[in-house]
Amino acid sequence: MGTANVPNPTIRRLSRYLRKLDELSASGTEQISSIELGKSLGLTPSQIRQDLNWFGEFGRQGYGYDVKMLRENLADILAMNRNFTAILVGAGNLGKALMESFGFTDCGVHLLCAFDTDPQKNGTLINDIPILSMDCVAEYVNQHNVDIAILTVPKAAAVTVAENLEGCGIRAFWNCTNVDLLAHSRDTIIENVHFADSLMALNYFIAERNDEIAKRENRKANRIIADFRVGGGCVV
Amino acid sequence: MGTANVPNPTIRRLSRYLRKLDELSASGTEQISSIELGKSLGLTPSQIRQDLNWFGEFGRQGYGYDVKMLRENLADILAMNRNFTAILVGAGNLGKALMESFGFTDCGVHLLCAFDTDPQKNGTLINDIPILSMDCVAEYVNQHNVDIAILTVPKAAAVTVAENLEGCGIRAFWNCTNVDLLAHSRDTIIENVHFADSLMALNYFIAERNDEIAKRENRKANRIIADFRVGGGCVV
DNA sequence: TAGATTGTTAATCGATTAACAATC
DNA sequence: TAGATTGTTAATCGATTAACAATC
Repeated sequence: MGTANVPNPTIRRLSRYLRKLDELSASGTEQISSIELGKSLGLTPSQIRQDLNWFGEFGRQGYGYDVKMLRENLADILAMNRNFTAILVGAGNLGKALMESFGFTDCGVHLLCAFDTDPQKNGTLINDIPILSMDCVAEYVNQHNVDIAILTVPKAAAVTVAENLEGCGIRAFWNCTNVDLLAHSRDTIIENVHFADSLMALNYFIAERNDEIAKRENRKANRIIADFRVGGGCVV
Repeated sequence: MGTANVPNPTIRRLSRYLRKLDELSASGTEQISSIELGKSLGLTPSQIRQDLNWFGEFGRQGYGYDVKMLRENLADILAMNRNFTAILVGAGNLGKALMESFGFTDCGVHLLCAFDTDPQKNGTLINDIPILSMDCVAEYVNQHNVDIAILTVPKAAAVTVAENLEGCGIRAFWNCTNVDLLAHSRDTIIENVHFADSLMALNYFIAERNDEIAKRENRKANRIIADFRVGGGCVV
């Protein structure tokens, strides 16, 4: 179980496995083979077995995987039971949306509180989570065990806020701002949720597809014109 | 310029290049080499040149790249000037947050309107974007050219809503629900923004790092104990 | 036992890095 | 011209797929 250098793509598939297993569990399925699991996720059975093999032997020959058992193992691997704590920084629209409707608990993360510069928000609650003044963040981090800082501040503030938080000792960031952050400590981990990057990639794929379709139609039109010529039609 | 099968990782780096070039432009830099650009993004110069080479020759030997010119080329490649249109489906917390603070225009996307089942919201505006009744969505899509549907509906509704929209002719989804969607048409493109997947990956990396640190400390402690023994100390 | 499916090794495929001639 | 840096080919590295003996 040398989990030292598990490939990044593997790690990012684990939560998809978890989600699918939860679905299966909910619908009463107790067993699944890598073949079936692969089919439902658009992956090859080989890939699934390779992925799981980084962490242990969870299956049984001739049977497949026990859904509940594999689910628990994946939850362990994804550290869902370590109860990591988080603070949210920037209680604007996105921060509020996350507090109100994102399932932190389902990810095994305990959101302690949020911080915002707006004095109006200071002392209020959003979905039972207290909003504190940004001035208190250093003190708070010193006095509590905070594993993760969730960054939902405006673009312009992102770099300075992140630097300050790293200075306070925060060593993991869930970066929801559209800014590339640079860690100072080698131990610091930055995970980006780059909305804009995702939307731009979608743009690219749409343009590519549209061009492809246009090309197809063009070929069709040319074929019709060619047929017309062969048929003796005149072209202006 | 056979852009047919540009590697996915390349496509996902393009928006990072664009962002960095905008920064450089803003700070008055007119020229940059692949060496410098790579340094500032944590990539090798080779990779940058390889990425760009999929799309054309944008540089000049002995000089590097003209910042503004490369920026424009990337914007073109990322279809920023095609003015794709979008509707947002599900004006809940996340949908509202996107409407209020996400820079659609900066991504070259024109958000036309939003749809929600809540009759209270029907007819209201969020950041000048009208919220219409979910009942009208089919008719709306029929009468307007809609390139993208942005999905911000609750988990439970995601699959049916997506199916209905695809039935209406939508062929591109920006999926912000934490649900794996399956396209029916081969032309349909689904781009996922999976918050939960990202947070769980972060969880994994934190756990890995913490274990690594614990191991280090352990080795240190053992070394101290060993020294103590060598020094003649007694161990209980 | 026979059938199924695993864990794992080997083969293939794809992406990244290195190297270098071309040239601004 | 000399120095720098590109575009591009070749070498390396890593991830995915295929194959199969082990075994439930």
